[in-house]
Amino acid sequence: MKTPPESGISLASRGFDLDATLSSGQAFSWRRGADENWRGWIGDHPCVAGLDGGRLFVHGSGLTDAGVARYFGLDLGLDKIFASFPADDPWLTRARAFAPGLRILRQEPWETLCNFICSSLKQIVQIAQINHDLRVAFGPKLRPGEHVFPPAAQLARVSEAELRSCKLGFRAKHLFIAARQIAAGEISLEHIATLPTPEAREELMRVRGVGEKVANCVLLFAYGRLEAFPIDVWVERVLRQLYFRNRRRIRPGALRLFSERHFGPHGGYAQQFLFHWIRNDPAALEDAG
DNA sequence: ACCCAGGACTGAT
DNA sequence: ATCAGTCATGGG
Repeated sequence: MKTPPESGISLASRGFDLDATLSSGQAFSWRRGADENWRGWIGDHPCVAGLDGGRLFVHGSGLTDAGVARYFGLDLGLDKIFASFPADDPWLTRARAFAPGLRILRQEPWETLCNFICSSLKQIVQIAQINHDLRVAFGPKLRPGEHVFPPAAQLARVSEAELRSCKLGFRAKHLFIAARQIAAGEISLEHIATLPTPEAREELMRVRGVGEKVANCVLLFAYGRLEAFPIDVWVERVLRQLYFRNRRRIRPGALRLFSERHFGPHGGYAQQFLFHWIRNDPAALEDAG
């Protein structure tokens, strides 16, 4: 049985799937407890989130209704988003049916940037472990066991060797340089928020350890740019095996062009349905041929 | 032992 | 512009 947090924010959230949203590789600071509630962070606010009776309950200090709604993407007009999807796409239809309540989060850009710099060739559970280790090692402590994610200025004062102690491997150098770029103001995450998506993407890719895929993840999961379409190994697998039916000689540029044209102005949202589906439904790829 | 993981960087064509 | 090699670490 579940006991949602009793005090705090309560929002109508009909159809919202908290489990799918928080376990689908967007956010890495949340852990689900035995009571089925999630403990994690919205920005610098530690909180507990649970679902009950079509409502989302979030307990934590310093939170507002608008802030929580914005974080979980509950303030978006989903009708218009879904209406922009390709109408006759059986794979996207199946993906949406698998987890209809999956939503795209709007997270804090710096932490999201770090998470995805650390994401390359790592599994989702390992990225969450790195996020936790970075918090404990370098983040300001609110209470015992509660560490804010370290700001750029703080990570910039840490040595590369100290970063390596968080199991970052070859990503330690990337994060080490990236923190200094941001802390020095060489690249402004606030300014990026004001740029059109193509320019914002170019600017993000100036950060060390950020290529096209990571830039698209930050655009989608932090800046709310729903047209950003990250193509990782899973999504590439979906595109090649389902949409191109194993046709050989499809170059990455062609995949990117197809996904932009086919999935449309909110393609990133469709991408997240496909990603979550392909990773969690064992039968997902069986009907490919 | 082997293969894979929400890839990016480097240096060669 | 595009391609192969390389980069640490943990899980299955």
